[in-house]
Amino acid sequence: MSKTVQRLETKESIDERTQRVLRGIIEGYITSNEPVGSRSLSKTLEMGLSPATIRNIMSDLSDMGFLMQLHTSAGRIPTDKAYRFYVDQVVVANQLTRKLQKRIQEATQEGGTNQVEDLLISTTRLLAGLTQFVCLTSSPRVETSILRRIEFIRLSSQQILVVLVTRNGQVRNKIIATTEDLSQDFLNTVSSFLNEQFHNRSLHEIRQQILESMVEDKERYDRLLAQAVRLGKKAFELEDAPEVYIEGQHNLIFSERFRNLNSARGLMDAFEHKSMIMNLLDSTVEADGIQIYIGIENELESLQDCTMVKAQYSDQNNVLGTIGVIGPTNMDYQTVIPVVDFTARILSQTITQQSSSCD
Amino acid sequence: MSKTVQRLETKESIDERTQRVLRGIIEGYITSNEPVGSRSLSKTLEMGLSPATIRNIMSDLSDMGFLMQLHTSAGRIPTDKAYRFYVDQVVVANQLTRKLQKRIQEATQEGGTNQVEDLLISTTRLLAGLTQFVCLTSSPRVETSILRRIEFIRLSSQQILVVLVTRNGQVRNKIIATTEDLSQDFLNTVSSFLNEQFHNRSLHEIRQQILESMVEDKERYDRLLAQAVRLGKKAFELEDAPEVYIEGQHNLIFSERFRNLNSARGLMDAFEHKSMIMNLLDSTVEADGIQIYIGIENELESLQDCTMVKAQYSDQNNVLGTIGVIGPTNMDYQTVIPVVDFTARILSQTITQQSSSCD
DNA sequence: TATTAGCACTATCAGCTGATGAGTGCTAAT
DNA sequence: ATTAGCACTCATCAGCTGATAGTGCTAATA
Repeated sequence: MSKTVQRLETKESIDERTQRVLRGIIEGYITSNEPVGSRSLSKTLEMGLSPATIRNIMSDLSDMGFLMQLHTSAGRIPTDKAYRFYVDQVVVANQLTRKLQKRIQEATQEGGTNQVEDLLISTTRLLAGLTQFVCLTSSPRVETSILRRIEFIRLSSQQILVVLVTRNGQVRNKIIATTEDLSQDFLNTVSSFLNEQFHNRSLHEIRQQILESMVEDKERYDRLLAQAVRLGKKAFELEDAPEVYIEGQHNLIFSERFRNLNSARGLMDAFEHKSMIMNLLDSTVEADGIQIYIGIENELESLQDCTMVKAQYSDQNNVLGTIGVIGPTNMDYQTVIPVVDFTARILSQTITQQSSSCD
Repeated sequence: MSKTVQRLETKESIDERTQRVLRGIIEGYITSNEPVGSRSLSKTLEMGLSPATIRNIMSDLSDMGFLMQLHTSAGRIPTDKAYRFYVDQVVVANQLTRKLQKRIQEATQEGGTNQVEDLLISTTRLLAGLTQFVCLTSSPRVETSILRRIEFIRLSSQQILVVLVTRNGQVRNKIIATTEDLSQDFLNTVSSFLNEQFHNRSLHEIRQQILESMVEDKERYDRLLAQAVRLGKKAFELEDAPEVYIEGQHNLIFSERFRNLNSARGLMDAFEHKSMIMNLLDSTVEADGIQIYIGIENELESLQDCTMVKAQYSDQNNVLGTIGVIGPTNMDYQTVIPVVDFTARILSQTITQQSSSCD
């Protein structure tokens, strides 16, 4: 595994005119998806520079590592370093059009049932549609979420349904097997015991505490407590596999932007491994704001000629998960960045509203 | 919309030798995915026929509509009609290898939680993996499934969680809003009333009955009944949108068998519309057994150079849903058909076990 | 009479060709 | 410092080539 570049910082200072040329090339390539040559740039740039001058500048930029050529005698295209420069220096927080804002807001509001799962899925789909890229979203880790309510429902003499509701509105169901036949009345007692005991605790804490209770002197417990602990243990033994929602995979294949099908295949394969995607989304150093990984800045090899733009969403207290898109490195950063940013904000907002609506 | 052929029956009787040649061509094309010519066929067929003779026979078969050529002077490939003939006359119920049988059985057994959703998803994934095609599965219609248990859980003064368990182990959650603040005790009374009232009825029946109750003279009801009916109405107002699970879409793109990316795109687009897929799966005339739609036998246009092989799965009483694969018309019918068939059987078996494990 | 050998015909494919054009780098003039 | 001019490079494209693998037809054959 090759050690990957953390971030493609630019040390050298570049003079104004050179910057404008570089910017012109980047934007040219973003809009046309074609290598840009000195002649055409000379026209579009409207700086009164002849192609020859531009060639000189281009040559300098190539030396500095901002540009490269696919073949001699094709125009030049920006390197990852150039995009990094562009994103850091040039792209300013662009206002989204009202129309787009509305569209995002409406789409997140409409979800029929007010459960987090549905909200996340529809938001993921929305963002995939808006950007025409692949959109990935990680659901809140059940581990860290706060217990709102737990309930046991007797299905048969050997089966009990556990219903677990978290503060932010996730509902988890699990059917557990029992050897003993437990009455619904008894189960009600157990659940109200657990609800009282663990109210407003994170599932993680709860699981810890249950384990501790079990190693303590067992005899001290009466039957109720013993059963409660045993059922609780089973109930909170949720696989800590956070869901990942992926939408718009077909864009990977059918968009002309993704030139090489080969790397698309690699990505598709990667998407099959949920845990890998989880890492991708949630391995986040900086706490908040939007994060952008350009080309080789991505650790995952099959991602190294894509850009990932992602942002975290949260409720009033905690970061819950991440939503992001994966697109070509020459994506339209000026709109993609604010779209992702805004969507994450709206998502946070909606979830916060939901979870604050409990007593 | 063009009226589509229902089924490509063969009226003419074909003599033994011609049949063998046709079969040879079909199987040749299935294994090689290349048009088959007279010379190579003459060798592989081992019937002591010269290429010239075979050409004559081929010519006849072309006239009868069993073969076609992509260009003059390329070998011939089978038409949809030929595949239909092959499937009806030639393919005999092939025994699966024990190894494959085991693999299917194990995969369906392993699912951790014993809920239908998980089972369906893992089975769909399995079948996509085995066949290397796209696999579609429709989940049981909630409408027709039998109520096993309904429970209300008070989340807050305005929110109630409905948990609905069906006989075959589907669990549905829905959060409903209330204007009145209802105590958990009261909700328990309501749910035991509803459980008693509607035990072993289909959700469809229940909904009907609730509506009838509502139009009846309202004053006759006491508060409990009135609330029960009102809550019940909301609870059973599930959108009757059966889930569809789709796996292996990437096979569509990366398998060499699907030659034209264009139609792949059409399919991918179709897959976005769940309702269309539902129709596709559940529009079934014949009641049981495996169903095969070859090429233009498919109603959906973007499916018309694919073959769909599907089978229904059921519990002890009713047909629940359909599982099927979509692959190229020159798929290996000899193994695909029994694989789909066997998987559907195992699926039925597993679900039946689950739903019979209630009291 | 059914089968086969022989032959003319045709479409595809890989490889080569030369023309075209976009783009570069260098140098000398401004 | 900028630019015009020029020689050069290389990718692409259309057109040509021969090789290959297939067909259909006809005449010879068992």
